[in-house]
Amino acid sequence: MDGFFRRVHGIVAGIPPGRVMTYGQIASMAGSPRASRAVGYALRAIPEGEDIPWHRVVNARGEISPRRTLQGDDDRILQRVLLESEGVEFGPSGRIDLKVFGTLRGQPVP
DNA sequence: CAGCTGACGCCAT
DNA sequence: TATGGCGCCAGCT
Repeated sequence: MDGFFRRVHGIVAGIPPGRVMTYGQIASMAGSPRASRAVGYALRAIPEGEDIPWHRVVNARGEISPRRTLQGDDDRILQRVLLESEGVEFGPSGRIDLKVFGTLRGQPVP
């Protein structure tokens, strides 16, 4: 894998349905535990037809980050809908319990 | 080559 | 628990 982005994409692609992973976890797996911001940047650059479940990535608090797509639209709602359709439950504050839905490190891509 | 930006994380209040 | 500020790394201009 050449480049940080490429690796991030591969890791995200390995997140199983109904599970979520944090930016920090992904950054750590990609080799740079403190490059969480770069992870977000990498996800933003994912082409539409890439088959990468970007919606399964949330922040360390189990929340959906207030981001913006390249089109400038607000995809937070879409992300929540997609996650709920996979069985992920949101708490009263709009947070996901990472102890339940968090991906156990080491499951993704063989 | 230097500076800026960004889907964040962590610590202090 | 909620909010604010500083630090980090990778890409782009």
